[in-house]
Amino acid sequence: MSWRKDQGRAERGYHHGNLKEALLQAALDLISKKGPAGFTFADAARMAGVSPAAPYRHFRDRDELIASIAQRGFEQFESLLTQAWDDGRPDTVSAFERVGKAYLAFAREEPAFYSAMFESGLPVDSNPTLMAASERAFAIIRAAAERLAALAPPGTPRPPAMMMALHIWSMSHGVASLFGRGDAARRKLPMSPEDLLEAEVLIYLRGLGFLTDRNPGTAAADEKPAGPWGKPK
Amino acid sequence: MSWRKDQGRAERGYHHGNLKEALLQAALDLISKKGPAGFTFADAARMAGVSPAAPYRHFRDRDELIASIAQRGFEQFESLLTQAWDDGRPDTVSAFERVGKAYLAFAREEPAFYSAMFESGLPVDSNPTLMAASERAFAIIRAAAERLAALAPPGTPRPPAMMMALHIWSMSHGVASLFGRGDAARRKLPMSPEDLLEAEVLIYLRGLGFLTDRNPGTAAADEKPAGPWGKPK
DNA sequence: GGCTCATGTAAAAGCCGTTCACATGAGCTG
DNA sequence: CAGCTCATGTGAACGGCTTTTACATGAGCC
Repeated sequence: MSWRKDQGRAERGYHHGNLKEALLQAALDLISKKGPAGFTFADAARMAGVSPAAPYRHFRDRDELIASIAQRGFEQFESLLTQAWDDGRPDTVSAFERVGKAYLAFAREEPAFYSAMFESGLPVDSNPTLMAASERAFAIIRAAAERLAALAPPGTPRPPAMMMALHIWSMSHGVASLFGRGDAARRKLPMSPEDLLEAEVLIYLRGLGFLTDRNPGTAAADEKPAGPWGKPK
Repeated sequence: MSWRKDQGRAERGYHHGNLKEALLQAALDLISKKGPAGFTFADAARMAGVSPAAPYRHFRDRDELIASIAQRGFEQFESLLTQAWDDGRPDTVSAFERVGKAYLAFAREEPAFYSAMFESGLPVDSNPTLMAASERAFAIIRAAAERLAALAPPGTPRPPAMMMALHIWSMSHGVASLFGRGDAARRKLPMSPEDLLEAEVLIYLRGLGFLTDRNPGTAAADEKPAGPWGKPK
């Protein structure tokens, strides 16, 4: 266990010693509990055991704290996507799907980061650092799409990788936003968000002419192709 | 022009006469300008020319006002989608695409409604009326999907309409959320959100085995099918 | 040991949401 | 038209939040 300077709790001198980190941590807790709107600067200060003015030594204002969190979120997001993509191993298509699942997993398991990144109403493009982090995360999807595009069946026009990447991103984001977080306020589904997204991506890839059936022995668009949404009995 | 009780501006007696409506209107203005988080109850009251306590005669609290706006938003949304769908005229596929475009148009032209409906962090399922309005809007997409599913090419398994509807919804919502509003903070695109979504939907429909080429004379998945994202030169 | 500057505090101003007792006057009742 | 009533608006007040300012503390360096 960590020992000293635990959570701002225990006896500490005039100086906190690690306030910036403690504030970020507290903010994450609060945002995941009450959403980015419900989070207050004062609460975070209280949780860290300092006065309401102390945070201003580390963040220009409340928005900058949220931006910092979004920043870290994009970094973790990038790392998660990179790991999921795993440079296309063992095969491009299944790695591609893993990326979609990772997107959903991130939205579900890190709702505070996800909120800060996508739902906080921050002007993303006004903050170059933040923008860059977001671009780096998207670049993973972009790279994956590039590799996939290169596999386009011969004889068919090669789809633009950028467009594919944007499509995949919007699907993942749409599913995550609408149905992603179990706890919060959403809608009942006949299937899990993961399955929903997987079917969506598979149908989309098939629309591009990729072989997406589980058993890659068969050609696409032949006699009675099985639907990617599950076999009929 | 309207004449009396104009905008809360002019001389009015002790009673406003139409405060509820004026508040909703003011809130719409404010939300579209500063986002649902930036909107304040007091500001709306000021804009309507009444004291900060007056709104409480019409709304239990700030959240109820936002919920009212979301409610109206869903109603307008439903009506817009209904109109776009036009009962599947002149043909199912093109009507289906019109629905997608209508989704984007709504997000762009009514950002305040859109924010209140999808980005305000309201617990949608805690408000039965709101939930019902949202269901009615989704029902349009659902009905369109149903009609489309019935057109599935013979010999192929018929896709579940509910799943199709959820897919289309998530695509539309994803594109709208990520790239939808021109003014606000988003990302640069190599194509318009409308074109992006149209291509996405067409590829998806093709993946389901529908004939989506512009010229419906040709069968799908034949020699050198043209990509739905635009012809190569 | 003493200086300096980053870091934290206290106090205050201004805003917001919300409540409560009270004021007003629109519309009904007779 | 007189009078009553109740929906609707007001003013003042409370507590909380954000942010600023002047001041306090003490960690790190000479």
